[in-house]
Amino acid sequence: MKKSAPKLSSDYTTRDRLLDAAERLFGLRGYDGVGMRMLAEEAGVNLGAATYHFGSKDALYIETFLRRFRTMNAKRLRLLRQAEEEAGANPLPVCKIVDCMIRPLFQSGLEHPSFQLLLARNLFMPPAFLHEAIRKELEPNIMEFHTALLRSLPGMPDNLLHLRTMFGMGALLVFSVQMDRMPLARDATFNENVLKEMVHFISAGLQSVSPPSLEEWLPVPFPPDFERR
Amino acid sequence: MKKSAPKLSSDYTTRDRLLDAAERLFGLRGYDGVGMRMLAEEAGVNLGAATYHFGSKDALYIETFLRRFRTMNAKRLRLLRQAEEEAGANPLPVCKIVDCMIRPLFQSGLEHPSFQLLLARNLFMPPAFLHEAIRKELEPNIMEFHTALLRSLPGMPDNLLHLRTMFGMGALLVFSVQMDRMPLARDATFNENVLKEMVHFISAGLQSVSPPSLEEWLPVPFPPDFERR
DNA sequence: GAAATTAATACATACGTATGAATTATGTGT
DNA sequence: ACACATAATTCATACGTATGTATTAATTTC
Repeated sequence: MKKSAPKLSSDYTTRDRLLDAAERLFGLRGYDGVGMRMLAEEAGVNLGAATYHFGSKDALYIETFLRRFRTMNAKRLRLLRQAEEEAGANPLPVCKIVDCMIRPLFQSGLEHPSFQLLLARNLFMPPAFLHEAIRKELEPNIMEFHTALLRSLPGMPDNLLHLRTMFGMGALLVFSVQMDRMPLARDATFNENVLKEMVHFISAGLQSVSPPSLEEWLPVPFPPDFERR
Repeated sequence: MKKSAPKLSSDYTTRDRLLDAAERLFGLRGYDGVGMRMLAEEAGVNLGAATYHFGSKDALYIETFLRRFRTMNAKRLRLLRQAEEEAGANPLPVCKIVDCMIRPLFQSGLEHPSFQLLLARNLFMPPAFLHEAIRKELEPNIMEFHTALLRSLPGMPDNLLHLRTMFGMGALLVFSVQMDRMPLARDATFNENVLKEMVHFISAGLQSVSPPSLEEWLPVPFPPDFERR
């Protein structure tokens, strides 16, 4: 017996209460729109609890995000690798890759509705202190998807693929936000249909042949990193 | 002579200073991330100036956004109508419509770089008090584009077109944010090339034929309006 | 009884807005 | 063209409340 943490009467820990409340409120109002007191009240815990369990508001925010983001990314990679294994030597169809990329987002949106907003927010415009955590968690992921896509789209320039992948991400993120406004959008088959449509939309864009007059059009548009003032 | 407002020595009014500072800071940090004191200092004016000229922080935010959003939307409609006039009776090519829809955003991004972030922010996740102003300003616009697209995409279901248009908007918005991180992205020809690519990407998605098993897939997913808590 | 957790309160700072005096620009009568 | 009265604008400051975190005591759990 090494269990060193005391147990509550219910198993719904103070820590978890806080994470859930933070997920909901931060997703709805953003980092700057939620105060510690509002959080504590929503979670039904004491004001000091957040500082005690997480150290600071920033740390709570980071953990709230990463808690689900990690497992979601893991599932993405798992799906891709599994698909690649099944496909053997030949490259995957583009729409299959896109499906692996996007499906876990939809799934996590169904299981944890309030996380979807937080996710969209943080992928769209993360607060500065989240930049590194996101990069670290996301970079290996997108690299693997990028090379998979390159294998399925021979001859496509690196820059162009990056650009188009970004476009696709945008489609996903905006839908995630708008989804909140659709009343019975939590229906599973509706979700599946929208997912199919989205995969189709993005795949069409990825596979289309570029318009002319686009030779050598950009000197490395995506720098390794940046500094936001 | 009815001129009732006094003139400053310089023509860079306190009002304009405030609007410019607000554009920059609100775009960078969001509504809740910027205080009136920070704003006043950035603008180089007194703290009371904002309340005097705009009445409240909300009002300043709204005006900061609408100032450019209005003219941008007007230009969009102007481009579309002009193209339709030139085309006469036959429907426009989809990529032409998309171009009219998107080009003014790029142009305004070139002319007013810091507005692009604010625009993306507000179209992605506007603060509650902006909802109505956006709807009022945007609704006639998208309706006109929607019917134009329907004319060029005969047989496409209303819902599907809405969905795909949303996807396209997402591509645009995410790019607007990421653009800030691209060092010499303010170059005009680079911009033109990316615009071309984006128009192409969105048009490809809009024109693609849907995957099967999508018959009667959704009972009106986009309600007239909603209420965000 | 020792460690972990909860609770209550305090601190300095920042928030948006209101107030009223000081200052500047303006329209008008001469 | 000049002065004057009035409106428009700037400025400094104050108010009540909210912010994130630190502190310290009470309580619970092992």
